[in-house]
Amino acid sequence: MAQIPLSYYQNDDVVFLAQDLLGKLLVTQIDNKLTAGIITETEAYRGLDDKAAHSYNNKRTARTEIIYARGGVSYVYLCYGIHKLFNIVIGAENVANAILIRAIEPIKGIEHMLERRNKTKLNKSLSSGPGTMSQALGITMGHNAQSLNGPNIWLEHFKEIAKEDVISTIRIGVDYANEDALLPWRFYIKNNLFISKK
DNA sequence: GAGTAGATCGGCT
DNA sequence: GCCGATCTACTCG
Repeated sequence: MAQIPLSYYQNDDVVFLAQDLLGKLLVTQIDNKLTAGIITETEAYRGLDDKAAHSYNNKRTARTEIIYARGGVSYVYLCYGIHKLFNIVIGAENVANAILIRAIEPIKGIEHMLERRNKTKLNKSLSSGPGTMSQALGITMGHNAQSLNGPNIWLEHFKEIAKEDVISTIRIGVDYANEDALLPWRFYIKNNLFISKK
């Protein structure tokens, strides 16, 4: 299966892309272990005018600088000192948009994911949630600012999700963003088991 | 099953 | 020095 080209990520419509990413395969090859899962849940963040985004109001710091890169690289950051949250940088250069990948449905290398998560059985808790998903795929802070044309992380086409099977709701954990906390920029696949929260 | 405290550290003020 | 785009374990019922 072919990698999705970097040009795909350079679309400035981050809200559209967040929906379009559903059903795509997120693949990592880390520590010589190939793991992959279908993207089942995403959230869009728009730097220009979205108070929930780290790059809100085009704020630039050492951390957020990577979000201004041309689309098609990773943005990984540490949350609560424990969790590595994986984002995809979107848009043209100097456009500070990103998409948080919140959950995947495991497809390949499930035994590696179970081992990384210290589990024995495949169930919802393996990879439905931004922190656990990164752990299952082996993503760490060292995978920040990596190109999504490999060799460690890339996306592939897998299946199309019908429009009526895409649910959009408000994002999670962004109450601090005032009115922007109400934007319906979280998307997930209807009736999929691997969703962080209903 | 629901509710909550504790973990743990880089980035910002 | 404070706090977060979270997860888990533990309590209480």
